[in-house]
Amino acid sequence: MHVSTNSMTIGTLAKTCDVSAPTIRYYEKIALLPLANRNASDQRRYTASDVERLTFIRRCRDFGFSIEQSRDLVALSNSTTRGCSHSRDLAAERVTEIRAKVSELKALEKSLKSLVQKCETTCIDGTGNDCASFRDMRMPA
Amino acid sequence: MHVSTNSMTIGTLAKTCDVSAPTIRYYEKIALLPLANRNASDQRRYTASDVERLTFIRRCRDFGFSIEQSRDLVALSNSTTRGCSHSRDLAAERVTEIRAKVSELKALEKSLKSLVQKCETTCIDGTGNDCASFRDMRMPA
DNA sequence: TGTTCGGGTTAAAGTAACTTTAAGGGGCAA
DNA sequence: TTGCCCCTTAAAGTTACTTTAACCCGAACA
Repeated sequence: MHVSTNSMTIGTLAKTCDVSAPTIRYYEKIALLPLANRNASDQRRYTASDVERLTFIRRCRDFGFSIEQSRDLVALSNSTTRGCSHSRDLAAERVTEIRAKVSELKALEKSLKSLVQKCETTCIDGTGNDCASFRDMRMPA
Repeated sequence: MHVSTNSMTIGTLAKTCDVSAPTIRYYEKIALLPLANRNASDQRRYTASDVERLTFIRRCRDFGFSIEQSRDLVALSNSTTRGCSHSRDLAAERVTEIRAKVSELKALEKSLKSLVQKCETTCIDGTGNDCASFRDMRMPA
């Protein structure tokens, strides 16, 4: 692959930032990325600053921020006037959300494990119809 | 609200099973629930067995099974011939997935916390443009 | 000189699992 | 009677893409 930081194809940008080409086009369409420059054959060409911006976005998404939050963070990260405390708050909020999600998943894991265990100890492969675990699951709270 | 186990409205079923009424109609449409009986005014009426089935589905969804997996589990749970070992396997797989997701989220939490911390210790509220955390995020791996 | 191949281009539809909206009907209490 | 709340439907909206169809372009190979 031809990699010149001065004029990458969409495929090269995609590989560099680990994002699919259709996703890049999609980001352009929703204006998360600016309209790309085009070469004589009307193909998109990208530069190092595009790599930076897309990398930033990719990272926001990895952090679990929504597209709209990422849009916000991109704007903030490019701002020469607005401070970064807002983003810090956003990130801190995400940490809280993640903690909640982790405990939720742990509880879930526990439930599932006891479900499996009950099935293992009591069913010895009866029919689904009278599996003890399934019976429990049909009971309303 | 009028609660007779013999003929509940969709709203009552919804509350009983903690599922929205549109979701119940949706489940009927995708045949996860059977076509409901109708009263003279063409409104859906439900019975105790509907409560059981929907409760089961709700629980599957709570456990993070997809609709299609839930469909599978419902069939299994009603089967008088098929054993429950398949479902046990499905549940065990889910446990593995959940464990993976938990570690992923914990790693994420760590990254985000260090991001916040770096911003807190180095930025003292500079502009987003030169926030140390943001600078990091623009660097390709 | 074909032609084949691996890029690139677009618009539109598909995905999951619902939720929301629009537009209307039914039945009961004040 | 008039609200009011619940019910009905079909269709569109949501999130964040992915997939598909149908096409173009430049380079390498027989």
